[in-house]
Amino acid sequence: MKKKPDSKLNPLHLDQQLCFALYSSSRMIVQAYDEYLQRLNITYLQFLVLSALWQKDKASVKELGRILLLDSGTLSPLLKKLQTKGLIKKLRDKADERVVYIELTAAGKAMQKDAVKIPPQMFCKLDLKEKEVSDLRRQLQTLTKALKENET
Amino acid sequence: MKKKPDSKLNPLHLDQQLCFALYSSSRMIVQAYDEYLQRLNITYLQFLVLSALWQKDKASVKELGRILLLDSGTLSPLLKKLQTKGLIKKLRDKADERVVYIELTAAGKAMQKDAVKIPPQMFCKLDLKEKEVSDLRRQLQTLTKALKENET
DNA sequence: CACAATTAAGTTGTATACAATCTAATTATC
DNA sequence: GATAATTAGATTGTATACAACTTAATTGTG
Repeated sequence: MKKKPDSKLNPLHLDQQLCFALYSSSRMIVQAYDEYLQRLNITYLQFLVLSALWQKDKASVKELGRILLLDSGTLSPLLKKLQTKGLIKKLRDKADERVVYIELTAAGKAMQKDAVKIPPQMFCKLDLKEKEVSDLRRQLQTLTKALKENET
Repeated sequence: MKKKPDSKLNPLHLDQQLCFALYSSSRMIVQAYDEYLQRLNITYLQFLVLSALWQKDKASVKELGRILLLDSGTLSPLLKKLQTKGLIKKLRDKADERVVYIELTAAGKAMQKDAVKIPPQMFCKLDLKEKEVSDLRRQLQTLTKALKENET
């Protein structure tokens, strides 16, 4: 008798893959975010860089990379675009000419007033309790930390 | 007296954003996967398509898109690459000439033997209990479902 | 001090994502 | 049964991601 494939026991079954669940939910939630961000004419990644600057006001490209876990290959073109949009400005460090500091312009600072409304709207959309969201967030942060420290 | 900014109450603070936690952990875990997938000379997305086919054997582009939540704009170039690698083949449906079915080649089927070893290795890397992983996975699946149904 | 090693940012090349559009095939409607 | 609407897949254009490399500046070492 031929065995029926049991999805519960097949680690390759997509429903069993944590990574696929992460990958899908991440894409879906970024898509949901982007709907709200259209009004501000920025993308989710641009929103992340601005979020970092709203809480820090000034950061080098390196620091932004450490905060967002992104390298200069991703950040450099992105920052160029944010500069073109007039939301940030670049300042070279006088003490160390290799370092470029990123600062918000007035327009960049002003956008925070509209942006602050988005996370609560997203929260409503998720249809989850506050505790569920914060628990989930904490678990994901632990996961990210474990994977980051595990790097070669 | 000027108020000190309280990150716990600032919904724009990156540490408070579920979406950022999802986005980071997703990228980190895909990176971790890609290390193992290098040996098979495939990317994570290619691995996902193959996973879908290992559990279904034959699927139209549309069906793959429904399973993986991806549109033809992402899948078409990807499937072309998998075909070039000799892992899949395309068959046009005789009854409905619009439909293209994707099937595994012998090489594509053979790769499953190596691929099946990867999820358990990833599990070790995560340093989580089996129940933690399955709970997390279920929560994310619920989240994805809610966001998908919420689409405009 | 000379110079090798390191570092910060930018660039290049490849691989996604996804909206918008296009083409060809099928279905619905009158 | 002509044709309008819909559908499946491919293509185009824009925006990430990320590895590998380049350039310029700084640091470490003899």
